[in-house]
Amino acid sequence: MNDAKPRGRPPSTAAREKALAAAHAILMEEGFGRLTVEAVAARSGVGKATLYRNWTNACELAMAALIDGVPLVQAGGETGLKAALTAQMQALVKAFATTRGRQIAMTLAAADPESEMTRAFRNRVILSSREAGRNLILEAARRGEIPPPLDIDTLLDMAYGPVFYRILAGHQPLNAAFAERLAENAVTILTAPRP
Amino acid sequence: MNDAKPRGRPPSTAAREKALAAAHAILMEEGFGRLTVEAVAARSGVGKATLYRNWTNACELAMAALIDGVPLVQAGGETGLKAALTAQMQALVKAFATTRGRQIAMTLAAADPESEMTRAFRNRVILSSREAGRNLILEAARRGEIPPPLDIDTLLDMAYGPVFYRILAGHQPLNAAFAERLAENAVTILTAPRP
DNA sequence: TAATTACGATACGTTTCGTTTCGAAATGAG
DNA sequence: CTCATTTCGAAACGAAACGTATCGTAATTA
Repeated sequence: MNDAKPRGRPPSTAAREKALAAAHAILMEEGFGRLTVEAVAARSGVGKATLYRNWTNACELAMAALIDGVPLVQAGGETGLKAALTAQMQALVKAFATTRGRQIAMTLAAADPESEMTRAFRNRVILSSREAGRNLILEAARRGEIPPPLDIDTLLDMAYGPVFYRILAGHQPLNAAFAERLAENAVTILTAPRP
Repeated sequence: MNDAKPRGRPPSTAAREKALAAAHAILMEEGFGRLTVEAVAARSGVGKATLYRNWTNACELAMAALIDGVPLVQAGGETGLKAALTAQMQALVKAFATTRGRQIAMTLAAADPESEMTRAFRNRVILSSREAGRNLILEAARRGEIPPPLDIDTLLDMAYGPVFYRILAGHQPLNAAFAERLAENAVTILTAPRP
């Protein structure tokens, strides 16, 4: 084990938090294009050197800020698959219908696909929101409300993917009615008799 | 009318074509992140001033370079909704499971939503491919194969959205099995009895 | 108290941006 | 043909952001 106490001044969590808060604010107020390391330094009062000590570039700083700032979409307490899934989709749409969804898409597009931070970002923003939906479905199957689902991943893609698709393409609005339709159709797939 | 002949040296279509070809090559070889105006100028031999005369920034240059190569997904000749829709989804996945497809998605994510070029790009990439799917569904309904669909837009989102979602999020592969599942589930929604 | 480590501030050279300037090339008008 | 006009490619420019390095200071352990 390496449990020797470090010797000098400890790294400042306060500095990191100030930096992430400033980065998130810049993302929401001015957008990804304006998120520069220098802007975060100026707004947060944290030195550039410290920023580069903690993150390799502005894009990773953006991902770190979004990881903290993205609400964990987790609706609970509903009874029945359809109600639970509808609540889940409502929460997802509400969380991403703002500028946040667009900034997440831009950040993902700009991120280095190989980067470790990108993997963490995907896990947090994409995969973890899927888990809530996956659990709703598995619980409904355990209750016998639906037959055992065949391909949950594709089903989750069909529920979550359209939200990002509308963010990306902008051909239709993201609203509560849309969320409800997605949940309805997902339930239709899950309850349909299989050949 | 304003059909007076222009007086000086005519704008060079050759320069534009060289620039677009260079931009396209850079996109395919190095990705959207490396597409800078200076890189296009260096590779094409076209002056930066000429590039800025024709496009406002690197992103619009990327859209212009990609828009001509966007695959028009249009599968035809199949009989029955399920076969036709499966062929359509196979074609879509095949077209976008390429380097070009990924760059198209990245460019869409990075584009300024207000820009005129972005509108044209979206029309080409998003709307035109949706029309093929929409027609398949409407024809099936006309044949009486399915009841009149309620909300084709959301259904198309659930078929097409997951493809772009997987490109952007990269959590699962784009392959033929995925395309088939999307088509199957879409047909399930379309044929399900309604309350 | 001394050694160590991170901090904020600041300066630096580099890169990319988008603009501007320049002489050469290409066209229509006279 | 000659001139005016317009675009061309090349190059230089200032501004902005990059990523690095240096500095004196603050915080912590030995």
